[in-house]
Amino acid sequence: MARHPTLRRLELWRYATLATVRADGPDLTTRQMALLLTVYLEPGPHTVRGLAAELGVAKPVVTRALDTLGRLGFLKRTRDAADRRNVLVHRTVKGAVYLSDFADMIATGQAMSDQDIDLTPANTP
Amino acid sequence: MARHPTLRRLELWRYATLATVRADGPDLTTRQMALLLTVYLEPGPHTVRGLAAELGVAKPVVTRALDTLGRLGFLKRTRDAADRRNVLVHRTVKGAVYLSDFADMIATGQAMSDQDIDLTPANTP
DNA sequence: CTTTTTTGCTACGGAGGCGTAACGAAACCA
DNA sequence: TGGTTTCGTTACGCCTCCGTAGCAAAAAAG
Repeated sequence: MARHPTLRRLELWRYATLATVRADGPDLTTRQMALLLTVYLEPGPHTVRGLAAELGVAKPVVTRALDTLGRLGFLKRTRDAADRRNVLVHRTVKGAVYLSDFADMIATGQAMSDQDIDLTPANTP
Repeated sequence: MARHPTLRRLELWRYATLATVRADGPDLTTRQMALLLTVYLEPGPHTVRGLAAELGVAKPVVTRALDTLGRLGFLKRTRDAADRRNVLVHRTVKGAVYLSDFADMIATGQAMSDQDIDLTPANTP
């Protein structure tokens, strides 16, 4: 069943998504996740304006996402000393740990979809 | 930069997520996506109760997700003729197309993270 | 200096999801 | 048959997100 590459990719996605849903951790929106990943994977410095352009969204969206991600401790804001209009977005240890754990879920999903394992939980009879 | 497998996986995720954010299609929540993928990838029949158990969420969550996904035309509900208490969830052509397109985004993300391509859009100077 | 531009934030009403509790319909059971 | 269980839905108040418009502070332009 996991032969076709399209199915394999969707099963990979399903596993990681399902793990997120089942876990009782914070449920990030798609935009928040895209923002978090961008800050961690793209070279900085990251500003609100730059992130808004990169995601293709309005600036208040970035501000609100930074509020939420900052409250979670996944990101940190700093004033730019050189140009005090700018806000610089920084990574945190907690955010790095979160993404590392998330990458592990993806890895497990890859392994699951390589083999053909049924994710259905043991239904209590 | 894309050497480490953890980074590769996160870059894969970032690409597909970013493509979803930039596109102006419907923005499904994580739960809705998990539900949609489950219906399309797991063998049926799918009931509300079964899906709620599989996702580890309350039943009203499934009902609401089915409302939204049904409104989008990605899923369809039917009464079970054998046991008329049950509601059976069915796939649709539109939903299959949506997921097929989504799988293509994942595939592109895989190619991107295999090479080491900068996703940063051409910033208008 | 004064004016203009840039940057990020706040304010606002609207829309949608959440968790809990309660409901009607259908099936089961004794 | 009448009572109980199961199933999916609805109802409620709460919270978060959204898009638009307008704001103060900082920098740049003149």
